[in-house]
Amino acid sequence: MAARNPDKPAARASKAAKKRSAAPRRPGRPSGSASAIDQRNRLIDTALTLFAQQGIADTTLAAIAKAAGVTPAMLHYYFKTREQLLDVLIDERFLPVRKSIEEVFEANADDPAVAIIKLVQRFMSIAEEYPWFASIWMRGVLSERSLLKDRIRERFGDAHQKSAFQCIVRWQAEGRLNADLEPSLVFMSLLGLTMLPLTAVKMWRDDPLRRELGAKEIARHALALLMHGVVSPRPAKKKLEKQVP
Amino acid sequence: MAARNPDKPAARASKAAKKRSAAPRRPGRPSGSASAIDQRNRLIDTALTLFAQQGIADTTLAAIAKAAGVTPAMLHYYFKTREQLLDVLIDERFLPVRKSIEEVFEANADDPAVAIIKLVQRFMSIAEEYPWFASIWMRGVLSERSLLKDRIRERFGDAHQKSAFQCIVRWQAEGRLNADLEPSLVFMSLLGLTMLPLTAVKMWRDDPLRRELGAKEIARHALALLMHGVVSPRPAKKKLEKQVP
DNA sequence: CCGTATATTAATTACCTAGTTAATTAATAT
DNA sequence: ATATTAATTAACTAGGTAATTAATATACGG
Repeated sequence: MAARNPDKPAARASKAAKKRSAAPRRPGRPSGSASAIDQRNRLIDTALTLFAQQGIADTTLAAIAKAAGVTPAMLHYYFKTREQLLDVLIDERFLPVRKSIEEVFEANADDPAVAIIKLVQRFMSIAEEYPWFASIWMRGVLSERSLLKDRIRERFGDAHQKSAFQCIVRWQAEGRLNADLEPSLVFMSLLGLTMLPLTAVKMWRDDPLRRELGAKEIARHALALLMHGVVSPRPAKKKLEKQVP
Repeated sequence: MAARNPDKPAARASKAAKKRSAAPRRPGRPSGSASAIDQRNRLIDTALTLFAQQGIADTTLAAIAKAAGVTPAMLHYYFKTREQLLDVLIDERFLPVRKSIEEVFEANADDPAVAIIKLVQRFMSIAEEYPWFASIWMRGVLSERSLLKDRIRERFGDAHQKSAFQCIVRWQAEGRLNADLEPSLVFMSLLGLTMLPLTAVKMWRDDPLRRELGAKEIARHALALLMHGVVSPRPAKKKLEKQVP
């Protein structure tokens, strides 16, 4: 995508402009300054932030470099290629979080209600700690030859998915879970009620109706829906519409 | 995104290779053949298909041309610029569908259950008739400065959204809708339970567990969840786990 | 205090991408 | 028949992108 990207905002790193930004920083190793490992992590964080905001395909190496206040050559220095940057992102940042989700499910395999509640809560705490996670994951769900999906499958197979699936089937057989649900869609539904709105609200910064929505409200809404459905839990006294005028 | 796109599959149009594809088609107006309006529509359809598969940003004009079996100059001939192609897509294809969704909601403003059931069904029939719709919309939801969102807001404001919001609030006040739901998230939840899985299953073509999932199963699942929540509608007789061995 | 390893930029390369134009052929109206 | 209009490709331009290299400046161990 060239020729139509005149000026991304690209939240400039504070550390970038040291003194007078007029003198444009000659080459050479900087004096003192942060260690290389910090710089590397800073680049990873910057990349994750931009990927979450604009999507992976839309984010050029130059944009990441600019947002981090360095030249594109730095990315080559630390990650060699764009592909390898993605590998690093996935291995070092994405997979650990993803794994912690699976654990919640497996740790509560004896009670559907608790498992679901805990899962929703975990989603929320992840969203708070890693603001890039929900967006990047949701984008991955919608991408066919996702940069993520193949690698994730590659790196921890679908054993977790299968066990979760069987767990759901068992719950249904025991009458503890709504038997009309499709087992293979339960997890996707949880995503749709948590990660999806979490991502969406970040894109709504200028919408007056839904300005004050945060993780708390989303969790409350999702749990209310998951536990009781859309209709009122109270048995809905029917002919109450026409009250005294 | 350049330099890493060696060979997209790009389902070649059947009409493209007329006889021996060895002779590479000289310039000039083709004999007989489809009318210009058909050609234009064919290009629009091709673009929508690719946008749905790979996302808008990932799809170059050259890719669209190749998939349609023409040269990139054809796109310039019919649409002048990429931006205008997007405008055409939105105005001629996207907005009418989008509008038909709003209508369903407003036509059933007197009964929440019916409104929601009809809405889910409408989503499913849209997915069947316009396979590109769900994917493109969901991608739009996740994009900050979405190419779509601004234009859509621009073209039919948020009057519909506001009236839907107030409708939900009213239902809650009347005790006919779960009062713990967040009004501004109800529509997003419907998306998350319908459009999201509809899009996702298309990306799962090689997943054995969820191969046979279609619109029918997704609708059934979504309605089951919306009407009763995850727990079993039957009051769940508790101590039935240890039956006779 | 000196050589080597490390961190950084400027400059360059090969390749995409959007958009434009001129040439070419068929259809259509006169 | 002939001129005009429509539809199409090849060839080109200007600018972006990922990746690489050479130069440069600091850190650090002996």
